[in-house]
Order: sequence, then structure tokens, then C-alpha cells
Amino acid sequence: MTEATIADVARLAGVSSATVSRVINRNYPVAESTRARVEAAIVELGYVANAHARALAGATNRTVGIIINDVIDPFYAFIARGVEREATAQGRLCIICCTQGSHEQELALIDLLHEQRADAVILVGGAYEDRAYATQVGRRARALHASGSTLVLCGRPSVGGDVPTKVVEYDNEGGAFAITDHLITQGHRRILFLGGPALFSTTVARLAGHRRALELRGLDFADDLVQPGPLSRRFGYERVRELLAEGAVFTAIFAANDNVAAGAMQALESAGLTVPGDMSVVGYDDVPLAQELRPRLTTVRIPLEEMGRQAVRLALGIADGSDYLSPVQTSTRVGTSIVVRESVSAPKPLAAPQARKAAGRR
Amino acid sequence: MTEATIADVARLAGVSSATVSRVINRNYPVAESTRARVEAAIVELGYVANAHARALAGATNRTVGIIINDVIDPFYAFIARGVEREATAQGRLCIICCTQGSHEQELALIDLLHEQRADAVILVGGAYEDRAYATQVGRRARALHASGSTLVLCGRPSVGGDVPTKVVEYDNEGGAFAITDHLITQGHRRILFLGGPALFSTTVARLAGHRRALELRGLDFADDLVQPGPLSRRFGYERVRELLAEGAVFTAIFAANDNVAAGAMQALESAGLTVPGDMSVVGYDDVPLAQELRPRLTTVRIPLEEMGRQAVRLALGIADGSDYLSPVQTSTRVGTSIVVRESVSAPKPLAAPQARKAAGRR
DNA sequence: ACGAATAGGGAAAACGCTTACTACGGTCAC
DNA sequence: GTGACCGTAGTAAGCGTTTTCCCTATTCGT
Repeated sequence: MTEATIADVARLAGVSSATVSRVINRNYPVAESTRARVEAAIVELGYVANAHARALAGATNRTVGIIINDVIDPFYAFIARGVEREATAQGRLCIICCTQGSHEQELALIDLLHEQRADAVILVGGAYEDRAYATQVGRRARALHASGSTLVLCGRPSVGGDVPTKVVEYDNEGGAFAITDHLITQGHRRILFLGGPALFSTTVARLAGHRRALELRGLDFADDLVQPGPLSRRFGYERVRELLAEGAVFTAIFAANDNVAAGAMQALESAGLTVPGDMSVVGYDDVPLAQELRPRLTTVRIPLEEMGRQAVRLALGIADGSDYLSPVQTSTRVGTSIVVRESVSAPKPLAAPQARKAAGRR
Repeated sequence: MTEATIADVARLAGVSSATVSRVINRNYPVAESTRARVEAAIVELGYVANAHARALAGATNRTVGIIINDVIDPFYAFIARGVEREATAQGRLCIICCTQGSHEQELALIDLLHEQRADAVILVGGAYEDRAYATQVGRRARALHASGSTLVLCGRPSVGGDVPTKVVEYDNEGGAFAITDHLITQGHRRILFLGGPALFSTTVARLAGHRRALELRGLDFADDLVQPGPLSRRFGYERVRELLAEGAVFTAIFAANDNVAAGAMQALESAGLTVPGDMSVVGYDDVPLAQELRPRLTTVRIPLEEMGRQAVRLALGIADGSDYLSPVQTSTRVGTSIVVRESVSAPKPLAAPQARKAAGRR
């Protein structure tokens, strides 16, 4: 119950506590014989340094915090792994916190990590457009900044204005553009955009890329082909069932993420439709699930783990190559790439006329 | 860079620092008017308490640490989620650390969490039989115990002897017994036990259950039908390929976990064998992957998240129902259950004679 | 051989908070 | 009226490190 302190060690070794500290931290010359005595005392007492006292006394805290929705979700887990690895590589402790998707919880966790005097707080995942919420985050970013720490936004847009944050982005819009273009190139004209909360930054970016691709190819952007919703498997399943029942016309589905794609594929299967024979499906994120699905899912890959690493490097001010002259790098962007698997083919000839008619409607 | 302190707040509010502390902690009566002034000062200065100073000054630390192999692995992730949720429910901060499977890293992390004065350190996952390593863990368990903290072993056997640890187990052996029995009941006589490092506690327990089931049914325990190896998909794939090429005779595979099962199924598929038509396959763990496989995998379910929760309850000494008289509960055991899906059927008639011959060989 | 630089080590002041104690008006009961 | 209480608030002693001075022998350059 009573932990041995540095003073105990000092007493046993017959030296002052300052010397013990020096032995431990190796930041000051200590005679070999003294060092040996002190080390013996440490072992004998089973002395374990008190990280709090240490942090209090000024030695840097050496902690990085990361806030995610859920450890189970591979999207977050991969980023968390990147953060964890880079943090340990930098000799830092990594604290992973989960919000369960609650905004209040998220704000509370930022405060908590601030209280822990974390060197950096990494906030992961898209954000809802919510003025009040953004203000709250901004306030905390400022507070953190004022304490010499940093709030890193990972996978969400900057809060805007003069809020002192650093940002790690991925080319969300570009990936959506690329995969939509892939679909179009295969001959698809009516593509269903499925899932993603309407006011969610991630959805907005993906939808923008999708739309840009359509427009570039001179295709109609039909409102009824955009079906926002949760990023869940269940939503993908249910909405596709409904649309099929309604007789909606489309030859391909661009699901807002792989989960939704999985649900969609399930619905198609239970409706007796084959993928990609009757319907092409693509997703986004390239989580492991994408490779489990049959057919394997064509999707957009995000270097998630790399994003996590970048986030801590950025936060810690470790220049990431490129421009050594810039004073403080404040944002990074990683690329996305489409990975072609088996869930896309040309639309069925039968469906083609419908599709053409629809495309020509503009 | 310079965080406001309690003293700053006190000065601004025109009170003593003790009063500020009382306002914050609500553990002592403070006049309403004073409270208001202090709270205003806190907001004005953007004061954020220093968790380290607080921990140092004696207020309990309120931190729980968990050490796992990898956040990506659902087996660990689910347990981590349970720990995380229960810890927050108990008003504790949860620190998740990953070892990447390295023993040294694991020991270092126990020390780190001890330095953080965590209320509990939860060590997750099976352990290798390694005398020196066990000693090291034991030493740390004692150190932790001496500081009033607890080392909780989650999913691994007790270190033995008088080492002060708490243990959360799952009925590993029982699950293996049940699923093997399931296979036998379906008519299988030659079952391949695939994967799992030989000296790994998890493997040992699963193999024991497997063996017990065989013996109970009077079946031969053939050494050549036990193929230990890594708990990886790749191993499952490769070893099954090899065995098939060698012409090994078996009608069912009991993979040491779902990953291995997935690999095995892939090998069977690429060899032109159908599951369960030509070969039955079962796994262990019931991670999400099991439901993605086609056919869906029959496997053993472990209440992973629940284990995580139990671990922190146990560590924090929160009696878990049952016996209110026992002074300190020191171990819990959760049950396992087999979940029957689509990967098992009766063996092919053709294979039956071989199987009988083999079974009769004893 | 002499002043100076250097290695080795101690004393004590932070670090920011919690928490006994102590103190001081009022109320209340008798 | 007086002592016991109660509600408030301040004083100050830690909590366990790190770190800045400061001091004492050596050792070294010339």
C-alpha cells in the first residue's frame, strides 16, 4: 500500500534524493560506485517512479491522447494503431478513449486529456455540421493550444477561422471521384449513392466527389439516387430492399462505406440478384470486411494507419520530409486509391436502355 | 504555454485556493455567492485542473490500464471495449496499450502503468509457457499488489503459487469439448485439430477439451491429427493445402480459432472441396469474421466484452452478485457456448469407411 | 606549483493540488 | 447571557520528483 519513494531509496543507499534522481535519469554524472549502490537500493525496495510526481515536477508529460468512436470499428482501430505505434516510437504513452458516438462524451474526453496534460489530443473521424458543437471544439482547441498542446483533427475538416488546430486529411473527395468514374467507365449511368448521414463531413465530401465525376461525364445528378442514412450495414440492407420493392432504377450502388455496401449486397442477394452480374456495388474505406465479402468488394482504400502516424508526427512537430523551411507544418493530406476487386462489371444489357433513357433525361 | 493554476483562480475570485478546490470537488460546503464568483473566475481564465497534481495530492488516480496484443484484432478489441466501457462507467480513465506480441514490451508496459499508478492493470490473452517470463510477471504482480493496485489476468491461467493476481477466465476447455462433441455427434471420427502455438495456454486448454471429447466417445486421439501452428489465417491456409497434398485423411477440421478456420476454408475452396459437403470446419472465438465466411462458420462464442467488464469490476472490488460473504472475490469465470451455423454436416459417406477404420485402429 | 576547470553530490525550492487544522461570526437551546 | 454548534473560509503541510544553486575535492594546463 505504501510505495517506496525516492527518499527511501536515497536513505538506503546513503545518498541524497537528488543523486537518486540523477541515477535514474542519467542526465548528470554520477560516480560508478554510487550508481551501483543506488541501483541496488532501487531493486531491493522495488522502487517504481511516480509518473505523476514526475510530470508535476516539470519533466515533460510524454503522453498522446486519441479520441475515437469505437475500438471495434476497423476504421478507427487502424488509425488508433497508427497513433499507438508512432506514439510509442516517440517514447510516448498513448491513451485511447472512446466516445460511443456521443458529442458530449467527446468534449468531455478532450477536457480529460487536457487535464492529463497530453502533448497532443487527436480527434478522429468525420464531424456533423453543428455550429454549437464546432464552437465547443474550437474553445477546447484554443485552451489546448494555450497550454502548449495541440488538437489534431484526423479525417475531419478544420474547424475554420483562426482556431489553432492541426489537420490530417485524406483525399476523400478524390477517392469518391475515382470510384464513381470507375463505375461510369464500366458503362453505368444510374448510380445509387447509398448511406452516410446528410450533414456529416465525410458524407458531404464523398458525395461531392461522386457528383463531380457525374458532371464531368455529363451525367445527370438525380436527387432520388442519393439516399443518405446511417453508415450501418442494416441501413444498407433495408434501404436497398425498399428501393428494389419500389422498382427504383439503377445499375450500380456506391455505398458511402464498406459496411453499407455489405448490407446492400446482402439485400441484393436475398432479392435473387447477383453482384456484379445484375448490379455492381462499390464501397469506401477498404476495411478487412471488403475482402471477406463475396464477390470481393471494389472500394476506396484509405491509408488509415499512416494517417494515425502522421497525426502524432504533426502534433509533435516532427517535420515530415518535404519543406524544411516552413516553420510549423500544420496539416497533411494522404492520398486515397481505388482497389478493384470483383464487385463491378458492365451493366446488364437489359438494364442499359433504362439507364440511357435516364441519362438522356437531362 | 502557461496554464492557469488554482492560485490564479483564487486570486481572481478573491478567495483562498482551498476554497477553489472545494468548489471544484463539491466535497465541502461553500456559500452560493462564493461559488458563483469562483466559477466565473474559472471560466474567465479557462482553468483546467492538472490531473497529475491532483493524483499526487492523494485524490485517487482513477485510471485503469489494459494491455493487449493489437487493437485491430477483434478478439482483443472486444475485450478492450468491455474494459473501456466499464472503466468509464466507474468514472475511470482507461489506458489501452499494445504489445505487438512482444514479451519485453508487455513487461515494460506493466511497469509503465504501475508508474502511472493505475488502479488496475489488465493483462489480456493467452500466455506462453515460459518460466522466466512467468517469474517476471509474478514480480510485477507483487509490486502492483504492494502499491494497492491489482494485476488482472484476463483469458490466461493464473501465474500460480502465491502471486497476488485476480483472474478472469472463460471456459476454454468446455467450449472445445462442446464443439468437438458436436462434430462427433454429426458422425465425424477423424478430426483435424489445426493451429495454435504448442506451448500457448489457449491452445493447451482447447486441445485438452478436444481430447476429452474424443476420449469420452471412445475415439482415437491421433497425434498426426494435431497440427499446431500460429493462430493466423495464412497458417490455416498453408497447412491444409499441405495436408491435402499429402493425402491426409480427416473429415472435419477444428481450427484453434476463427482466423485459422478462415484460412482452412480458403484452402479447401481452392482445392475444389466444398464446406460442409466435403469437409466440415469449426473455429473458436466467434469474431465477426465467422459470420462473413461462406458458409457461415460454426464456432465457439466467448463473451469477450463481458470479460473485459468483469476484469475491471473484479479489479475494483465491485462484488459481482453471487457471494456477498466472501471477503475479496479474486476470480471469475464466464461460460462459452457453441454457435451452430453452416459449416458442419455429417461426413461424406465415401469418407466414412476410412474414418471407421481409423477410429478402430485404437 | 598555482589558479582554474571539472567531477560528484547535497540542500532546498518549485510543481499544482488536497486536506487536515484552525478561526470566526452567528444561532440556538437552556 | 453563555456555551455549544454550525456554516464558511483561510493556513499550511504534504504528495514525490526534478532542478537550480552551491560546495568540495580532484585534476589539469602551463
